[in-house]
Amino acid sequence: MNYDFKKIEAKWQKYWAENQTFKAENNSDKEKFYVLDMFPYPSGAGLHVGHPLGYIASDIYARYKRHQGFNVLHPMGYDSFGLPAEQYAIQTGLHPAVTTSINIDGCLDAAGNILPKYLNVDDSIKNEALIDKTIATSKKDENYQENIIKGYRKQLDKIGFSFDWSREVRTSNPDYYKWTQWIFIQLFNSWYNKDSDKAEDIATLIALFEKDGNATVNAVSDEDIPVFTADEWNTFDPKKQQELLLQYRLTYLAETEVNWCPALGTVLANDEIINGVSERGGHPVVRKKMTQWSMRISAYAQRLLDDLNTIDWPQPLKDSQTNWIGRSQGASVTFKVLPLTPSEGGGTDSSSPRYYTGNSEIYGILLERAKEMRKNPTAAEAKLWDELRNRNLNDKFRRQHPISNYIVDFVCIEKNLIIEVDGEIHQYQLEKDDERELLLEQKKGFTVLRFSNDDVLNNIEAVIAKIEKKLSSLSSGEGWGEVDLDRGIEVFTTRPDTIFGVSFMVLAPEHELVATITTPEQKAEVEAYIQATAKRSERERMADVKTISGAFTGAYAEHPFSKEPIPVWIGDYVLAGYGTGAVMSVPCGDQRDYDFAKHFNIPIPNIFEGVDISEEAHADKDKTVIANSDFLNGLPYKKAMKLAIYELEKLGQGKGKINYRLRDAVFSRQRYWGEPFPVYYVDGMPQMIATEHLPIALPVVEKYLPTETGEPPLGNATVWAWNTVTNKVVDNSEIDNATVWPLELNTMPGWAGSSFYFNRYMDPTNTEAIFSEDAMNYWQDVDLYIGGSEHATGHLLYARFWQKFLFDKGVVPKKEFAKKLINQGMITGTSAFVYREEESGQIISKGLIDGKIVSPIHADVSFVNASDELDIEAFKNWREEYKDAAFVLEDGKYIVGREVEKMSKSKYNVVSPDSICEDYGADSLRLYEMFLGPLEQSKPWNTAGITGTHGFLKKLWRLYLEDNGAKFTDAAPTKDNLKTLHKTIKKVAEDIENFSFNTSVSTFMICVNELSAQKCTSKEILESLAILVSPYAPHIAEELWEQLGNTTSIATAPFPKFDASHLVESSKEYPISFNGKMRFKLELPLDLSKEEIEATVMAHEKTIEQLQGREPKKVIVVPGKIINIVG
RNA sequence: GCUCGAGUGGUGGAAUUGGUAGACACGUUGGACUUAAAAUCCAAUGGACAUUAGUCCGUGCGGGUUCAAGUCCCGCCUCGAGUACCA
Repeated sequence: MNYDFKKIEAKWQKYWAENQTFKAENNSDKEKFYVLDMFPYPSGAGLHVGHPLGYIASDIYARYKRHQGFNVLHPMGYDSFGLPAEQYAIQTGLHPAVTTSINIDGCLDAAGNILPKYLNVDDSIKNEALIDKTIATSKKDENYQENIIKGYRKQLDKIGFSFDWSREVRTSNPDYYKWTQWIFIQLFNSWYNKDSDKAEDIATLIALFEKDGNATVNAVSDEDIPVFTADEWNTFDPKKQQELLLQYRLTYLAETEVNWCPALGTVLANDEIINGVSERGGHPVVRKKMTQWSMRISAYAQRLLDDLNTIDWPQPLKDSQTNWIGRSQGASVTFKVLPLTPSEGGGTDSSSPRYYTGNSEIYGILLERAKEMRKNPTAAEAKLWDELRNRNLNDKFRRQHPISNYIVDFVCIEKNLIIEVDGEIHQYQLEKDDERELLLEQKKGFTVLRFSNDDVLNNIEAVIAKIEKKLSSLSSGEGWGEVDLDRGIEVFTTRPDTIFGVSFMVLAPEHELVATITTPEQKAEVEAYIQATAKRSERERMADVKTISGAFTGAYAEHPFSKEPIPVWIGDYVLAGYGTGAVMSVPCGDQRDYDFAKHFNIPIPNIFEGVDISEEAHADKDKTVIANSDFLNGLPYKKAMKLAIYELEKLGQGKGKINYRLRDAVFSRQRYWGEPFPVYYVDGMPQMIATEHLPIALPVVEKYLPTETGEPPLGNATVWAWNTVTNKVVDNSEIDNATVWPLELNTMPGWAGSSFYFNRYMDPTNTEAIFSEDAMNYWQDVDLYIGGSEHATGHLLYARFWQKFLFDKGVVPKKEFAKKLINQGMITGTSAFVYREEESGQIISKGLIDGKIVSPIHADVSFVNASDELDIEAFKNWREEYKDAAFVLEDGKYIVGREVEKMSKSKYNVVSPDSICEDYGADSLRLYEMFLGPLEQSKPWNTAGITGTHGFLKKLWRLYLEDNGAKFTDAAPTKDNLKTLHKTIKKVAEDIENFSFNTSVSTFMICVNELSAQKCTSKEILESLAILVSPYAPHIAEELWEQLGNTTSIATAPFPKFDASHLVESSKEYPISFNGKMRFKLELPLDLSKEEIEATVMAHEKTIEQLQGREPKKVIVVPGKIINIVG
């Protein structure tokens, strides 16, 4: 009997499928074990040998655990929403669901023939069934199968994985994304309570608002939410309440600056951008303000960081998550700033800057008084304030706001409009009103509207109408954004201890204060600078770190302690997106600040004791003592830091703060092929569809491109409105803004569906719940997760975030979804090159190049054999241009050059697992992929080496069977047999548990080599060996197991028990070293004492010969290990 | 720049707590079988000198610790991955 791997593998694959051998039970007395692979995006190109690497490793582990008696969950599915299917839809109009299903299920029937539905009448094959769609292919072509999509599932099945296919999920199936939508709704209905440090239902927040307003609420929320009382909350109209709640929800709609990729027509998350261009396609990305759904992942920043310590994941992966979260501890400090007023024309005498109000002393007094006045408004003021806020005017008003030397009642800063309400309380001011109005209107360019208390109280409609009319007639001040001047400039610093070293401040060019504080003299320069930086793309800005640029705003801030004026600059080395977009610059302690100061001739005060800063900044903090810093003098870093924060807090100008780099994740994509949001809009406010009406299925569209008006592809759908009475998706024409409302047009990003699939596998067909409690309580979490390291900051961070959220909500029992994670390395390709001499056009064998000028040309690796010889005929037939090429051979052969490159179609070095299975079998492939090297390392593929593992399998086979049949007997195993076997059991078990799969393949080879040499025929030994091999080479193991007389699958046969007694040795061949160098070996009994060993060795003739009469200084004897003679 | 990994024969790699460097394979060379090829089997295979023992050199480079270093320590070099003005 020969080792007919084709027959054997087909037989057992069929057996496993028919008997559902690997179906995991949700009710079992056995202990659970959950082995998971990162599920793939099913692309049309199919698998190459690099893809199954991790699947093979996890499959070995899963099978090993079954042998150990565990109930193993080992599922597989598809992350089937994604761009390629959508792009194909844009080109051809074919629905992405069709493409997706072709890519998974393939176009061949069970017998391997193309399914009729992919054939045209003339036997040409439909484009969607082709791998390379640019090559027209017909059924009449001899090798037409090579260009047909086989389907992921078929390819996976051929490798013999022990997946439980009954649990397959596809993220693009409505019965799956129903639960993606469900989780979204849970997030929407939750807020993050910092007091309980977890997500809570939004109802608990509403209860707090109703009772106490929002002043005492300790939540992760948007910044700048106005403070309101319970009374105010209760009188807000529902829309206002919804707006406010949205600022607290864990997923929220907000206008944010997003990464917009014009070429892809969508926004991208930070992790989808590599080096300033899109990860997919490498298109440029620009910043753009858009209203988008966001996920408040920042609420979980600290927990995501802390819990990294609880999981066994690779350190580099943890490091990059730590990096990405980017925690830094320091302080937020507010610098008061008062821009020079236009009338007072700052900058004419820049050596003596003058502050905003003309006298900074009274600013503080004004502020105090303003606050007091806000607390005690007159009836008219209160009424007008309510109206101004609730009318939904396009412009924002502030009340009791300091402007110049005065406090005005209401001001709209964007439009420079002041509204004054005259009442009795203000009688004392009346005489000054004229003077005041003159100043405000004529010198500062404000418009003042004046109403009486009476007007407001009795004729509010007329008052509002007047205000609206005035507002519409006024143009906005150029770029005078919303600014809260009371706040000053807030910065974040990790070094509050160096606050006395501040000699300037720098704002990001995009900072909202820039326009407000810039003096007229500096306006032109600042605007020019802003324009110049805006023009530079993100990429240029990142690439060019060297060039120092910036502009002075003309404004000065006040040092919180010294009260010295500090010039305020803008510069693009300060990023708008990090911290507050502003820094206090300490040039003596920060190299960037130092460079900036040097470049613009700004003083660099030294605040470090005994440190020279003439050449560069001094960033060290551990051994440095602070000097020239008033109350911080003489203190080391940590103490100075604490004291500085303490003093800042006393001033009310700062507090200790922890800052995270992690930003909230944008969750909207302007794509078709993604999960629709279960959201409709009532008066522009998002409403969740009740969970019992899920899923909201993707609508039919005619075109997959954005609409002409720039709306996302779902804007093309004609049936895409929500009827709140029937709870159905209905035709857009029915939208009446009463009971039928428009649905959300964005879809969810790729990571939505992959952020909980590992939990869904536990109960994948449940239609009542995302999974049953029983299933969740049994399976708990993933014990082993294997996948690529490219998901370090994307999928793996988002999935952890959702898991923590679901944990807070009591949906899952574990804070982390995967205990152990392994990143498999990449398999690179070994490209083959032929060399064409430029001059003669001859193609020269590698060994004969020798100084000739040649250009290397990629040759398809399938034309090259194990000895690097080229199949010249095949190469000639490959391309028309090589048909008549002349070859210069060495020894009658053409030898190609080899180089390791990424495996890719364009390099003609792709090897598909299908062809390997065809030629050598799945077991050979599995063994070889493992044999290549450590799982986590990247390593080159070279098909030639597979003969090694294939040869091993043949040798294994021959140990059991020969031409006439069985070789095994009931003979008792010999001592040597047992020793070999138990050595192997020990090593293989250890290897699997250490994920060192490459070494166990060697161990098997050694074992089979030894047993062959021992002519072992003992059935007892061979049965155990079959089980040992079965996780790695399951098909041959099953076949041998059956040949040995077993009638059930080997899959759950108990793993052989290691018995150390078989390895006990009575003697050891000691290496005898002289001065650390091994010279000869000597067999000695292990029960000798140190002294006996030394005496025997010293008396040995070879020792005497080595020593040549010298007296050894020392003899080291390590019993059981080594003997070293020194001297 | 910073963070993390990794450098061992012609190639992939092994050496689990410092203790025989190069296991196991590929490739190469020679041999057996064969008309021949394939397949299979046997032998050799880190380098240099000697080829009968034998000697010297060898784990990216330079130091160090130790009876003993691929393994530990210090300083460099190269390659790969991640990150990128993060205040």
